[in-house]
This record gives sequence, structure tokens and C-alpha cells, in this order.
Amino acid sequence: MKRNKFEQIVTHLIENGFVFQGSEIYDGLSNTWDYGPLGNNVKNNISNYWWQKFVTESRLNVGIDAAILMNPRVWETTGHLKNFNDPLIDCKNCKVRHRADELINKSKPELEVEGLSDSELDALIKEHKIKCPNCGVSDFTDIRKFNMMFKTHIGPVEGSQNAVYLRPETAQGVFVNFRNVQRTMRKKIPFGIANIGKAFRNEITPGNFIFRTREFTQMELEFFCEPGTDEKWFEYWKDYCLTFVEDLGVKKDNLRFRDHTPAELSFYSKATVDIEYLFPFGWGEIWGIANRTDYDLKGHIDATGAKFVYRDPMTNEEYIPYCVEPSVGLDRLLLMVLVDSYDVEQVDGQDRIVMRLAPHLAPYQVSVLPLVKKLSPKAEELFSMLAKKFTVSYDESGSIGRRYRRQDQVGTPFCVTVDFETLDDESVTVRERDTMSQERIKISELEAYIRSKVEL
RNA sequence: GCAGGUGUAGUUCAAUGGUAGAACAUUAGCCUUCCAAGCUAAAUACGCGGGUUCGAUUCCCGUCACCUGCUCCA
Repeated sequence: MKRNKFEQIVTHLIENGFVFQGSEIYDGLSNTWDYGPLGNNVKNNISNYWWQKFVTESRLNVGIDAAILMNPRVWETTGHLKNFNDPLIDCKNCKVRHRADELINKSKPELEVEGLSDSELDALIKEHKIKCPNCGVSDFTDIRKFNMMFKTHIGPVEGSQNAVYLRPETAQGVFVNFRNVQRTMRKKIPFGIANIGKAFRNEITPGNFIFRTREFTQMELEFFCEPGTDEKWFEYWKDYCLTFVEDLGVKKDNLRFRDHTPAELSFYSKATVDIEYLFPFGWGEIWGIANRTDYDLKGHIDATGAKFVYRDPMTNEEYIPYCVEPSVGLDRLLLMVLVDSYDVEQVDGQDRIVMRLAPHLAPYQVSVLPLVKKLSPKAEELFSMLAKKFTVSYDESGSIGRRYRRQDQVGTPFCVTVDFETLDDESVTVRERDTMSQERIKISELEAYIRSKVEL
């Protein structure tokens, strides 16, 4: 079996401690993945960089960390309980799956399907002998609901009264805290609230490694602005996000914007644009920037009477803020960065695998290598010094050339080699991943030298 | 969930109805070792369960996982 490039990359990531299959020794659990030491480092680097750019460096934004479990009424308000309840139906003849309401709509547009129960939909399909658009036969299974929210319960006893859901998006944790944050931080519109956290969706079909999983990390900013300025801010954040993605070091040819057509717009969104990346398996959405208008705040006001109406202190004008939401999946950014940096080149007739990760994202920025094991004490000393400033690995096993290649494989941009001269003159060899070039640097100047190359 | 495909050391591949070999990788040792050198050792596999059989990694069934579609989405 010939392996495609994506399979090669996945194998490489698993073999080098970036990602492991979840619960592997128990035969795994479908589409769960654990991040190994290296993948975790890269993920944290991306996540920290996002927080740096969207919160720390922003005069307008602040960040929170909202709970995963929320009062289930939140999901009634947002429509998730209703909209994540798709009535699915399978054709027994050709095995193609359909949505029951859409199935009826397509062949009998005159029939009203809005608000019908499953059994009523079932009855309509039988009564009008609706045919499968794929094979033309009218022979379907019963409707089955596929709730995309993970359900659990509070307390020791399971029951419908105490049902709660794992949040399917982090955004609502921000919206319900709009007033808390605005008041305590004394924020004036426009301002944004950021949140990084896990979300859970019981996807019908996950896949493509860590691209679509049922448990994933979202990094979201809910940016609140005055109605009428929303389109301006939409454009602003759209550009800001693209710049962010480009700073992750991926090839620009592999990036594009894609506007959602009116037909595919979410019911809550006035406009949505995706930043997409060209994965080996095709274009995939990385980042969605949505104009959510006042849908969310208004919904919570209507349901609870929350004081989410904002009074402009200058004009005394009152309004419900509009929200522009850049929402990105951390796992997808990670996959993008890892896939994009993977490179195989020929050196002296041998394959050289190099992860050309941006230095600020690499799992290790520096590796300290004693030329021979006798030099380990000096190298360990150097490791301790550098580890206070950078992420550093240490390797004393095998020939120096082999160790350079090992570091290339996991994307370490700089290797620092301790040799016998080091003992005499306090200098080391700094070897660069991308150029394979070497330079002699004094230990006293090492930190500044590496810092100048690692920082953006 | 449905349809199709795949499943042997860490990886890539062999062989076989009588319980498995290699290459590379890994670990240890030799070597004043700067781009996967060499030499000497070591460790590691038939996804799981059941059936047929004297005996199953091999045949059958089930299951689990992964890949490709259908659907959904960050």
C-alpha cells in the first residue's frame, strides 16, 4: 500500500512524540488523540502567542476562562438544543443518509415541515411516498435524532432534571459574563473578551487526524461594538487574524479567505468569512470570523432579563452591542503548522526530514549536545543555563551528525555543541537547522545570539 | 451510524495450518565522534475475542481501531 503524504506526516508526528492515539493500550477510543511532549509544546506556543496577540498586546481586549458546564437553559436560548437535534434518516436501499425535513422539502416544497415531530415527519414521508433522491426508492429507516451535544448530569443520580451538557462552543461562557466583565473592568465599547478552552461536539463523522475531533480547543474573541460599526470591525479582525496566521510561518499560497454564501450562513450570523488552509486532504477551515450581530446578547436578555443593554457614557444612547467573533480551533492551527513545516529533502543521497517550524513555535528552541560523552558535565551545565531562558533539549546518544538530524526531525532550530575547545576558550558551535551552517559563539554571548534569532 | 478498504517488532516490509525473519530506528559498549559512518551486543510484533482444527498469525465469525465517502462544523 502506497502511503500518501498526509499519512507520512501523521506517522512522523506519532513516531516523534507529537501526538499519540488516545487510550491506545485499550484499543484506542475513536478519534481521540493525546498530545505528546513535543506536540504539547507546540500547542502551548501557539496558544500563548494567540493570547499574547489578542489579549496581552491589546488595549481593548481582556481574557477570561469560563466553565465548561453551564446551565442547560443557556443552550435553549442559543438554539443549540433545537438545532443540534437533526432528524436523520437512512435509505434502506442505497444506504445514503438524509435529513428528514430536507428530504421532504426537496421533493414536496409545498409541505410544511417546520416544527413537526419525528413521527409526524415519518408519517409525511410514508404518506407521500417520498423517494430517495439518490436511488429513487422509497424505503427509509425511522428517524433518529443525533444530538451533537454531549450530555451528562450533575449529582450522583442520573435523571432528566439534572441533565447538563458539555459546551459545544466556548462563546456562551463569554456572552453570559458580558456584564460582569464590562462592569468590573470598567470597559467601554468597543472592547473584546477572549477565552481559550475546550468544547465538545458529538460529530457524526470526525476524521483527518486531529482536524475534526469531538473534543477540541477553541480560541475565541467576542468583540463588542456599536451597531453600525460592526462591518468596520469585521474587516479589522479579518485582517488581524490573517496576519496572525501568516506569522505562524505557513506558506501564503496555502492560505485563502472564503466568504460564506447567504445559503450557508448560520442563523445567527450576518456575515462569515473563513480563513482556509490547503491541507494534503484539501482546503479546510481554520478560522471563522463571524458577525453575530446582537443575536447572543439579545437572546440572553430575552431569556433572563440580564442587563446587557449598554449605555454610551458620552451620548447616553442605549443599545445592545453587536458582536464580531473571530473563532479558531487550536488543534487545527497546530495541525496546519505541523503539516506546513514538514519537509523532506535530499542530502548526500539520503532523505533529511526537517520540520521547518518558526523558532517561536518549535517544541524546543535549542538542543545542547556534547560532542562526546566525556564532555557531558560541561554540556549539562550549559543546558541548565539555557533552560532558564529557552525551551531546551539535551542529547548525548549517538554520533553528532545523527543527533543533528534527530533535532531536524522535530524542528529544533538551533543546536549548541560542546567540544574540547569549549573547555579551553568557553566557546561552542551553534548549528542552524535551516542552513545546516555552523558558527562559533562565546558562551557569554550565547543567550543574546539565540534570542536575536528566536524572537520575531 | 451506513458502505468500502486496512490491521505482523517503534517504522517499512517478509514468510507460514506446526507459535515468525529482515532493514531502518532504539538502548548499551568500543572510537578526541561536527551532519543518519563502522564494529560488538541487547530489547521489541502476529489489534482483541470466539469458532473450526490434534494444532490458527494463517481459515470463518464477531469486535476494536485507522483510512475513503455520505452528514456536520472550529
